[in-house]
Amino acid sequence: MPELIEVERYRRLAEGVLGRPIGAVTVDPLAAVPHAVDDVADRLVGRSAVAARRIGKLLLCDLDDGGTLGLRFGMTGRLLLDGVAGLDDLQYGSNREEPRWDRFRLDLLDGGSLVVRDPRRLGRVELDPDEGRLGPDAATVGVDALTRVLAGSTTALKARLLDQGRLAGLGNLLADEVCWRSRLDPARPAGTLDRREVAALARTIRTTVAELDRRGGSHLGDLQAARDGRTACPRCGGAVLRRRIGGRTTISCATEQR
DNA sequence: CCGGATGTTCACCT
DNA sequence: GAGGTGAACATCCG
Repeated sequence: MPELIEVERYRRLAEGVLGRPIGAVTVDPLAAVPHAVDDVADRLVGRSAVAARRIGKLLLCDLDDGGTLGLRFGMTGRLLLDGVAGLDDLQYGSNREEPRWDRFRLDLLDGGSLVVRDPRRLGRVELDPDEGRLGPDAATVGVDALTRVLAGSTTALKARLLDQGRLAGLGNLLADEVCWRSRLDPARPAGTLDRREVAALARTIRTTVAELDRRGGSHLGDLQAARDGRTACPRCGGAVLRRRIGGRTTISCATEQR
């Protein structure tokens, strides 16, 4: 799933649900919803969404009673409005049409529907999620905010960039891509970046998110070929490193990234 | 059968 | 408190 880019697509899709009252709610009994299923239905039936927002990978649908429905998509969650997917090709997810993977469904009074289809069930549905737990959104992060994310930390740069409480929206693929484009070693202690490096990284995060959004997804970065098995850096032809950093498989150029 | 996968969270160490 | 690791979640895919 969905990193920031994919969830932004879902957000745009979700705008199509605004003003359309909810008639019924169906929740997969195994789906991770930290509420009683009946409570979710009680809160949503009869309501309609008035705005669709996004912070990082969290999609927020503001309701006409002042509440908010929060949707997370895990690694394989897709969003469908009126049966149409917001995203066709989700890597690592299956794109087969399997209604049995529908974990959360809003049936609208006008006959339409909003559905979270998630084979692995790693997505989450939450009422009134705590938005304060998320850091600033990566799509618009500036040098000052990024400085606050990195300064004084001995943690690996990549692990810090993936920490949603400090910077919201980057996932494993985007984090590797921005480190590679910035020629920064993802294992380097975050606090060792100087002002110039932090400023360049902030710019690279914004431009990379925008560019991969135009290309169509987080998996369309220049580094993806190396992730898929090539052993040469697509820029210099040197050796590619495959390590685990921050608990995630990490691809980087052994010579360029310092 | 095995390992790994765009994620989050929690228990358990150091 | 700060971080690291590993497991768990559940399922598909190569």
